[in-house]
Order: sequence, then C-alpha cells, then structure tokens
Amino acid sequence: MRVVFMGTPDFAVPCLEALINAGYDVVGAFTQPDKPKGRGYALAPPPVKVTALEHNIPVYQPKTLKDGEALTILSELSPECIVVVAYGKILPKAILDLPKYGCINVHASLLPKYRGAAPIQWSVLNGERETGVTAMYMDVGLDTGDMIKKKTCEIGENETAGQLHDKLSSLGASLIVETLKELENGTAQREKQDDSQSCYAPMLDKSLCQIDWNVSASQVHNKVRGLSPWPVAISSVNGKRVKIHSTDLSDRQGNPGEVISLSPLEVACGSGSVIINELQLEGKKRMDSRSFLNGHKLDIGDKFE
RNA sequence: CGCGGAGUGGAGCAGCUCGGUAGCUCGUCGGGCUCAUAACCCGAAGGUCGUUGGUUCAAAUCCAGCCUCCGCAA
Repeated sequence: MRVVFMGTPDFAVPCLEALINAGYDVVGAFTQPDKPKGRGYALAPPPVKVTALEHNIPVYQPKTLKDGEALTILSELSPECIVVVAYGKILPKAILDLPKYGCINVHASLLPKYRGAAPIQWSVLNGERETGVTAMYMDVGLDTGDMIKKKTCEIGENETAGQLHDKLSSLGASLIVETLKELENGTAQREKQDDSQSCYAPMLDKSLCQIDWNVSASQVHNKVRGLSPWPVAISSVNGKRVKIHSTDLSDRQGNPGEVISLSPLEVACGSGSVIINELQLEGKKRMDSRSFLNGHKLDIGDKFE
C-alpha cells in the first residue's frame, strides 16, 4: 500500500518506523518546517524528518496545506492512505478526500476524551488511572473523526508524562499497523464519538508550571508528574527558581510550602505532603535532593512558594 | 551574532573583588560505640582547580581564545 506519513515530534517516530518495517510503501513524509530552537537559535529538524531521511523517504515541509501546492504534491504521490500522527496542522477537506482509504490519525488518548494538543500530559495532570491510543478516520474537526480501533494502558501512580509518552508512542505504532491491516481486509470498524463524553487537552501553558502548595499533595504530585520531563513544575526557595522534577506522596501535615523534613526533603501541601526526590536550581543541573542539600542549606520551616 | 549562569577529590557547594598553605556538607575505606539508626565518635585515602596560551618571582584567583553543561526566551 502506498502511504504518505504526516507527523512531527518524537511521538510520531515509532509509528513511521513501524509502517516501514511492516512493509508499507511510504512514499513521502510531511513534517513541520525546521524551527530555530534552543540557545543561539540553531535551526532544528523535527524528529520525523530525521527518521524519514535515514530511510531515504522524500521529506516535505510546507508552511501551510491550504494552498494548492501541498495538494498538488500529494496528488502526484497518490497515496492510498495518509497516516497522520502529531503533525500539528489541520488538513483541509480536499486532502482528507484524496486517498482511497482516507486519512487515518493516531491520537494519544481514549477518544472522545482528551481531544487536542496535549492529551498525554493532561491525563496525568488530572490523575487519570487509564489512558490509551485511538486510531480514527480524520474529519474536518479537531480529533472528532469516527474511531476505528483503540488500545488502552494503565497510568502508574508515579508515572510521568514522559514515561507514558514512550509507552503510548509504541502502543500507537502497533495500533497503526493493525489498523491498516484491517482497512485493507475491509474488517475495520467505524464508531462515532460520543461528543457528550468529550473533553479537551489544550496546549500546555507556562503559567501551569507554577506549583500552588495550597492544593492537596496528590494534586501537586500530579502536576510534577504531568509536566515531567517538559516543561517541568516550578517553585522557588530563598528567592531562587527551582524546577521540581520528581516527587513521592506522603501524608504529614504542615503549613503549605514549608519544609517539614530534611531527610528526606519533605514539603507540606494544603493537605498531606510531598517528598521531593529530584530538583534543579536555575542555571544548574538537575540533582537528587540529598545532593542539593549538601550545597544549599535549607532548614525546617523554610518555604517553597 | 537572542539574554544569562556554571565547570574546584566520587556528589553538591565555598574560595576568585583584595594573586602567595585546597576549605565546607556528604559519600567511600578502616576502627570504635549502640538493642537500634540516612545516629554518633576516632582515623585515612582521594584534587594536573574544564582546556590552551598570556601577565607575574608566584595564578583556582587577573587577561584572551577554545571545549562542555545548564537556566531564560522562542
């Protein structure tokens, strides 16, 4: 089957590789344009581009799909199916209608829940215990297409968005391969989404990162997990910004934000408390809290805020 | 040329302004104490102070270049 792949970040890479390994004829890869990134604004190629080039797949990085150019390219590639995984652009109807088997999207949640840009992080932030990946026929809405197939997985109590990301990413890879098989066989299901059950997972905003110590320990813990490894939960001590990378739940009480123990480093929340395992001072590397305390004096009663 | 911080025994930091004995909190190893401890006491090992060059009688410290790591911003 001739397939065009559309995707951008790391999450999409295993799907692309799975298609290649399963023997699909990937005739082109669409991905976002290189963007200036990091210190010095060095131009960074998206991960999907790197992978595609390694397999000698032609890469296209149009700024927009709305003009005729993208459609022309796609017509020439004449894919029987377009697979879209975290591409980051809306596909116009003309493109959706192009391939025989349609445009198939892999989304990192159990739809209709967590439609949108950051389903993985939001499912952790909200303390969900289960999530998964969904394959669907794309339509003109945002993650609203009819569903074909799902795979579920558990979210561990201490699991981070990063760990979940990796799990779902490989789940998504096997899902897309199985889904294409079913499409070819004609055994693929088609199920409408129940819009009344839907919710949105918007792009993460930096203002989310600030930890409010007045909320419950599990809310703090979910925030730390959900924002790890990026963009990372933020607090400050002694006037300096600190990233909080990893915590454990505990249940001691105290004034919210106050250090109530030094070994291990434990901070009180609105209810319960949280043990800080790993943190990072601005300009410094991330380190375990014991190392941190060796070089930065903290006392019981000092406040995180 | 986006803005900024940092490289000092295994870890985290101080020392650098005002050049001249390598310091602190841990860890490690050996010994002691205790019913017991991420407890305490005694002792020991371990560092070309990122790298190259310059200034100087003398450089971790001053000057210049390079490498590496990190924070912000995108």
